[in-house]
Amino acid sequence: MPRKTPSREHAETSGTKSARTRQRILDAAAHVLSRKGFAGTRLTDVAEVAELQAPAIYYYFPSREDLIEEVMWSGIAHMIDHVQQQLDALPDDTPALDRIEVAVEAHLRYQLEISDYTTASIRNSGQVPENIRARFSTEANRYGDIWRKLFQEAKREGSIRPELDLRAARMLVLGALNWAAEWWNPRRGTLDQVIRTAKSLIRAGLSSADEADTPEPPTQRSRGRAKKSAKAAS
Amino acid sequence: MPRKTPSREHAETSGTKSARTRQRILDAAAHVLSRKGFAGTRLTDVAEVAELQAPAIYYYFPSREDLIEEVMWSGIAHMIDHVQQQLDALPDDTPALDRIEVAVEAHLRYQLEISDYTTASIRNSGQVPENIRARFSTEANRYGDIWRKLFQEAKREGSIRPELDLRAARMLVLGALNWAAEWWNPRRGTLDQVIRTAKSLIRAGLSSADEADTPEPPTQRSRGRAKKSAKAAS
DNA sequence: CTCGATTTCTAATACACTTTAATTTTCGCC
DNA sequence: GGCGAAAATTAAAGTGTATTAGAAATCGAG
Repeated sequence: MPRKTPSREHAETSGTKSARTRQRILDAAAHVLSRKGFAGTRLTDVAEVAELQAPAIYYYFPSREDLIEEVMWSGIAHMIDHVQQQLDALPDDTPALDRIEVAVEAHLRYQLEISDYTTASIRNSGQVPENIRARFSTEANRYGDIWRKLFQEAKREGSIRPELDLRAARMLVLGALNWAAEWWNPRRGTLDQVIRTAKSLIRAGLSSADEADTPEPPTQRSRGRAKKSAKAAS
Repeated sequence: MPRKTPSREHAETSGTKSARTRQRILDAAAHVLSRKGFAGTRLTDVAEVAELQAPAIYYYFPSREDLIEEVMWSGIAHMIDHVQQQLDALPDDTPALDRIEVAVEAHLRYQLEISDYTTASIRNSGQVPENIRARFSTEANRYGDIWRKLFQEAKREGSIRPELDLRAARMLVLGALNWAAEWWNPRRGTLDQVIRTAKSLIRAGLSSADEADTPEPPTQRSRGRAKKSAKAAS
């Protein structure tokens, strides 16, 4: 686990100074929340990371819970945007398993490379109290729908082995991805390596065809189909 | 997620009354810790679940942190016992992929069916402060070793596709398992169904052979090998 | 350079939670 | 059936943290 990198995230870049400070606070909150959990997220710590005094936070957010609520929400919301964008860039006739691979890559990249927010959302989805959940749950369900649809299509196409329980398989796959933030460390292997392994593992795990090895490489940046739009999302 | 089931766990059964109360407190702590996170685990809540007053906890544990430390530690320690026991019951010539399937089943069963402790450990491994980590980390590494060895053997046997990064594959698999506690709900599908899907998904995902479907069923409680000793671990 | 709004800070309040102290209850045993 | 240790309770201390109040600093525009 990468330590002590107060995450530049995307703050410091655009908008008025006020907007940038607000963003700095959000980034700091995402950073702390992802590491300390809901109850462990103290405004003093957030303030320290954001380089200001705790009460200043109240100029931008009505309460600690509102701040956290916004982090939780945007964690998934941005993930959805990112993944959906990658999927939309695919040709309509893209096979379902290829789509799933694209979603796998998009999910891992966003979670590991880009966002403390998503890690914060994922790790705390079970810990935040009811009153924070509302907006977050809505988005979480939307994200679930994306994956549900991907798997259903694959099933309909006959690309998924029939003995697999579709819901269980989907959740196991998502679990493998979500958990990656707990162990991935850039110093112990490149992100690309992880992505390649995940795609291969998942495709082979789901696939009914006997194409386990080198299937016709949608494994990586195959026939230039999506991929180009990847940078647009950051 | 199963709500409001203060977990009978194994308390109330054996030993002196004092030992049973101590166990009740531990069980309660595991329950709260798994749901509220390290910082969110208040002694008042633990006490409520254990049906006594908060200060009574100090008769059995020197401090809140000591209590939590013990929960964290035993979460993995018991998991190790359970999984190792299942593996030891296998004949020496059991193929590596079959061993992995047994470990998958043991892990899922223990985590989902038996223990709040393991869920507590898993969910909080990144949240507890340094001073609690020591004993816990040692066990966590031991558990990692078990899986590392399983995967290495499979690799040596040539049962795992060579293009898979071994560490990444192992962690992705463990992630899929660990995450199961976040979504599995007995009312939305049986545990057996989840286990069957996980085994199938993982075997097909890793395997270099083209035996994806019905391999020769180590899929379930095949040749009556382990299984009987399952209850002994609790 | 100065005025007024915006932004941030310091000081103080209020409350929740761990932990200690002192007291009471429980319960096996003579 | 009442004595003494064990177990649990109530009351109180002390600390940390969200939040509020009020004052200072910053900063853009005239």
